[in-house]
Amino acid sequence: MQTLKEEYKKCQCKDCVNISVPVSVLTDQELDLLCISTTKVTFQRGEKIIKQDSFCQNIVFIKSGIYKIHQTGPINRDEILKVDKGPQFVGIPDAFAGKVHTYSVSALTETIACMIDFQGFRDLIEKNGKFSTEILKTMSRTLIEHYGNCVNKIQKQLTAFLADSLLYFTDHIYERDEFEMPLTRKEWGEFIGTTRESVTKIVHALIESEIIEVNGRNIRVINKDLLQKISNTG
Amino acid sequence: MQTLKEEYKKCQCKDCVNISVPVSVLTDQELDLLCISTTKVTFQRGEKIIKQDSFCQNIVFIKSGIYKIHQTGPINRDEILKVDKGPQFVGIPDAFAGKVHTYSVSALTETIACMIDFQGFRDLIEKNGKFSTEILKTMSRTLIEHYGNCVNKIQKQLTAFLADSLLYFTDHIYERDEFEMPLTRKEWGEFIGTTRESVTKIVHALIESEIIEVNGRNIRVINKDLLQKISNTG
DNA sequence: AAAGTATTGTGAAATAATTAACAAATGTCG
DNA sequence: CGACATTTGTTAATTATTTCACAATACTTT
Repeated sequence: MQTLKEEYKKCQCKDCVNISVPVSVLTDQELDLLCISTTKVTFQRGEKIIKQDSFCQNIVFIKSGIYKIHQTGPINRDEILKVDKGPQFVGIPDAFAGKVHTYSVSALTETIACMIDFQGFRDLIEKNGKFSTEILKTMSRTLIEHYGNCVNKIQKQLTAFLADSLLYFTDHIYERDEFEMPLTRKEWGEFIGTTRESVTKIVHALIESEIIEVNGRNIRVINKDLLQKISNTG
Repeated sequence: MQTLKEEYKKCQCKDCVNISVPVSVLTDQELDLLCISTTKVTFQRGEKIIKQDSFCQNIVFIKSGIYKIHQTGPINRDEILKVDKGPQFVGIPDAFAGKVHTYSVSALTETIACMIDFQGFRDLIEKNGKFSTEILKTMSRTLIEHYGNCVNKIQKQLTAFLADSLLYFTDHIYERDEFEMPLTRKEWGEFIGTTRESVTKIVHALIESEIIEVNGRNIRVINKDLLQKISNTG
């Protein structure tokens, strides 16, 4: 068994070469540079990884775990802009756009995250064109996904958009049709832009129609075709 | 007076050094490379500069003019994701994320645009770290703005969000309190996520309250403080 | 186990916004 | 200049969703 000292000494960034495309294009020397600017932290469910309105000292690489990106709006209500899982960088747009984080990032499950000093990260962007291209690709996808998501949210009725969120969990986050919903009903409401009460009602309608089975946080999709149809018809 | 040939020969990209930060960090040699990959086109109001679902052959530099970024959603209704004016790059996220444009870009006023071959553009990103950093900054701002906009749209009531859009035109687009609204009522509805009828009603309520004066497309904000207050209170 | 806190369920009343259908005004083109 | 298409205004009826108030359940903490 390794001693703590050895564990600490071991460069961790190299370990992420296989799980992150942007990291994989870095040279060994650059990986060492990244390591120097990085510190690894574990977060429990509910803990804030990035706090809205705080200064951007670092960007974050979520190694594993499910997280939410959320923003407090004018009504003083939280909106969840995105739910995703590691491996993934978060907080990059804030770091490039200004000095303050415009949104929070919180752990929805236990999450292992690497806090990367922004200065070191920016140097890599300037020096390695392949790396900056990959980061650009990542951000591009984020923006485009969000455009689509936003249009859906505006145009679809609640039932359809809630169906979307269910399919997002089964197909993207968990890649199976039964899962533990990491969001409370209130958070689920914040995710699809409604109230917890409305979530309850729609979920129960879906249970009545025998489209899903629900046992507390456990959700099982039993009629995916119909769920997809509901999602499509708006 | 210049002949057409001279006009054609003259490198136009150099002319944009003073109006675009990303362009300003390019070397003379790189500017020449950009020029080779670029062709200048003028669009009239209503013309599509980028068409949703078409292949991404080029990204676009909007030199001057007001444009809209819009996407057809599941209800087969257009949503306007953004209205802005040149100088500005558009279409970059699509080019980096995939092969097809996920949204359209259309001219709202006469617009001068440079169509840039993506291959040449991508080479510049890979070779010039300062350029890629500037493009990253631009995209970061776009994403953050859109996050904020999306949260506002969800949380605010229509009147408040329409007030937002008015302030956006006076403070950002025109930088004066009287302007010619470049959107039809229908488009204005698509911009704030509602119907043209609702736009009419809210606009009339604002006229009644002596907050704005309207004469067809001409709009004059006469009580900006109150408009701001309406925008704030949601 | 008890007590307290956070989360979830439920139904009726209230409301913001949409829909639909028609009228008026404006712009465009031969 | 007149005809046609597009854009805008207006109203009442309809609807999806929220709000509110209260009950029940699940989780923590001592």
